[in-house]
Amino acid sequence: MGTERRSRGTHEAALTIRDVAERAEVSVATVSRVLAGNYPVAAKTRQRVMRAVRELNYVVNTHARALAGVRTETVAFVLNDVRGPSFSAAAYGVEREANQRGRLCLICTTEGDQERELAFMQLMREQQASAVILIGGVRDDEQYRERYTEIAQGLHAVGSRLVLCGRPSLGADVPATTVEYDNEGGAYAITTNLLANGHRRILYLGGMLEHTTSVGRLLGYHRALADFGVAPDPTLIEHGEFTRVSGYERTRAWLQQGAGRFTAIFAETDMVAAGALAALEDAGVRVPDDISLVGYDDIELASDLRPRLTTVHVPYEELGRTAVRLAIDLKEGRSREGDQHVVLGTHVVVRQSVARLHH
Amino acid sequence: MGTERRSRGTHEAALTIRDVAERAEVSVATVSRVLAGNYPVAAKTRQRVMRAVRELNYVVNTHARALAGVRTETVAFVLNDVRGPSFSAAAYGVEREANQRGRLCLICTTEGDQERELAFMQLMREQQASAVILIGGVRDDEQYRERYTEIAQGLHAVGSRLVLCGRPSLGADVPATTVEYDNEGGAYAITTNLLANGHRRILYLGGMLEHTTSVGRLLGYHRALADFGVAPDPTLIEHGEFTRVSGYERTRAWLQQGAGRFTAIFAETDMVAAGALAALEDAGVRVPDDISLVGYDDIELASDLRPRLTTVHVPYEELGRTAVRLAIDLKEGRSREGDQHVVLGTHVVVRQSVARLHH
DNA sequence: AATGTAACAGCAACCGGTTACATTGTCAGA
DNA sequence: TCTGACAATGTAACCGGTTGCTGTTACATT
Repeated sequence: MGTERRSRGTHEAALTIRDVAERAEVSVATVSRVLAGNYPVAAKTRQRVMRAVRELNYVVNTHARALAGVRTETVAFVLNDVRGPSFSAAAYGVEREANQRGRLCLICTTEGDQERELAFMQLMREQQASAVILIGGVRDDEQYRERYTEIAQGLHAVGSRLVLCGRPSLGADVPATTVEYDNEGGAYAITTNLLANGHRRILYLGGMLEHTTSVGRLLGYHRALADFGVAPDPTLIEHGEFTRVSGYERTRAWLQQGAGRFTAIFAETDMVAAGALAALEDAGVRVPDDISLVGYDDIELASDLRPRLTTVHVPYEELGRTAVRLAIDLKEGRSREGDQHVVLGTHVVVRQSVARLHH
Repeated sequence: MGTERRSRGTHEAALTIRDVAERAEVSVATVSRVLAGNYPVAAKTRQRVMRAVRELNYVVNTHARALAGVRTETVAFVLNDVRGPSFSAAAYGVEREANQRGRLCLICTTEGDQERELAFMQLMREQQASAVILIGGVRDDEQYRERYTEIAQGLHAVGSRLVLCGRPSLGADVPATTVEYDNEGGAYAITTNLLANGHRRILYLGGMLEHTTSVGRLLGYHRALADFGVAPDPTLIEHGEFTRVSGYERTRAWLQQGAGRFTAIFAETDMVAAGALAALEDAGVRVPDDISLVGYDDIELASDLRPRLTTVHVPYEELGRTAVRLAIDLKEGRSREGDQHVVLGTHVVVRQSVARLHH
């Protein structure tokens, strides 16, 4: 006896609940109960156990505990890139909310690679994560949807709940809870602001339409034009990447070829606006005196630019927090999958990049 | 028979390896072997098993697997706030490198609360994470160190390896691997740049000295002054937060009370520099004509500011990647704890915020 | 003193995999 | 045809916890 319980490999023998039980001279069941805390144990016994735990510096093994049916709650989330100012704010919200509610947080960045996203979801199935939060747009095609559906169903089967942020729920086979901010409303409001300042020809530097974000913002732009009785000029609408360079390049091209055709620019993202601003600056065009410029997102940079950028504030952190809350509600049965579709409000932040246009 | 294996609670019966075995008409051992892939199994059998796996949409249960001795490798990392431009780059590096090496990534943000950090480390013990990476400074005191030591030893005992980024290893009881970038060298180089441009009275907007970062940068500043035979003026050295507002407030105070006492500002962080710049701008002070300004970190914002900020480039992403690599080396026994102390290089990026001073 | 009851502690059966060891099957060589 | 060697598969003992059920003890009640 004594050397009996040694693990097989070259590893050090792990410290187990049995060691604690032995030291405290109680059964493993009692140790477990003391640690769980939801079962009556005599104060004296409890103290003895706690003392042994402390002296041995013991902690439970999550895996064993999970196997026995007590899961450590875990929230996993997937996004493109933590470095983006808006996404990082969403990530922050997710992490904080999860943490505050005693959940662990798993993260995965995909750089737009949907394959990676699916692989991660699969991993989360293996891990029995309690929630998986997907942030950002999807490119949806036949093959993708099939695999997505299968994996999502698998997730559901192990008790993982899925929440989508800024992306549509894909088909009725996978009813998902979604959180979105009001893209249309924000775009409507800021376009209205430009229109009210006399602008009629507004260059629209948009994103790809696979993002619901872009669809929504463009919609708001159109609705505002319609409300002001302005016929939209489709040639003034562009689709491209959500990056600074894209904003720079597209603006430069327009300044060379289409100068004079517009008096304002609506960049679908502050990042794009930053690029546009740089291009305008480089071309000697004054903002807002010659051209007005607005963005979307209200990232920190917006108020660092000169002129400070008029833009639409988006509650990214709140987005992340809400996603976690919804996931937990789902998990705990307070709502059903597919029932909840939250839309968070946005509002215009007026700064200095829009000028009143005098005809 | 049939309803035999139902889990006790209200949950759905989980899909297990036994279901697969039954369907493929083989033993569970064979299924396990097929899935592991490192043991000879007849092609026909393998196909039968794979088919069953696919048809049932089965995935292994990580917890069961971990309990049986096969750990899913997991890298956990802790930082202040994912939203900061430098930290988010480090986080990105950690996540990417971990992901590329097939590791899962757990994240925790602390907002400077060391209690949270310790709690998370404890959790990582329970989770048997293969590596824990701590990013950013520590406030070290008797009580903290004691708890830290205990937890760190616990981590070690379950096989978790600890890597510290930008923080000193705390005592010989916990020999830790560290990664750091060259704070002293960068500060030396950029201070030299100011000195070479004729500046002699340089206001130093530093951070708290509990950060090794601050200590190193200040050291470089002093060494550069010494090399130019300039006696340092201790009243020109300030310690404060690494935030934009702190930069703004401190600069504003100096402009009111100590204007004329300095010709350049060395902000220990680009963020602080951004605040300083705003304060200068608000006070009608031209940069670099009236006052030169340099920062540190080379975050994206640095080239968005006007004038574009001269600063020190720090390879944050590389920092994160290196930390993961070191952790894996450690884990796989290619290096011993406490042996490795990597210092990454930094270099000055000259932009437009420094002017030559003519006496 | 006998009995009932509640509080506490222990036994042992799980949870879902992995893998050492045992068993079976196959085929070549004697 | 028999035997040995080796490949493929099965059996069952773990991994480290949790918890239903059972047994014990202490105390109150009559």
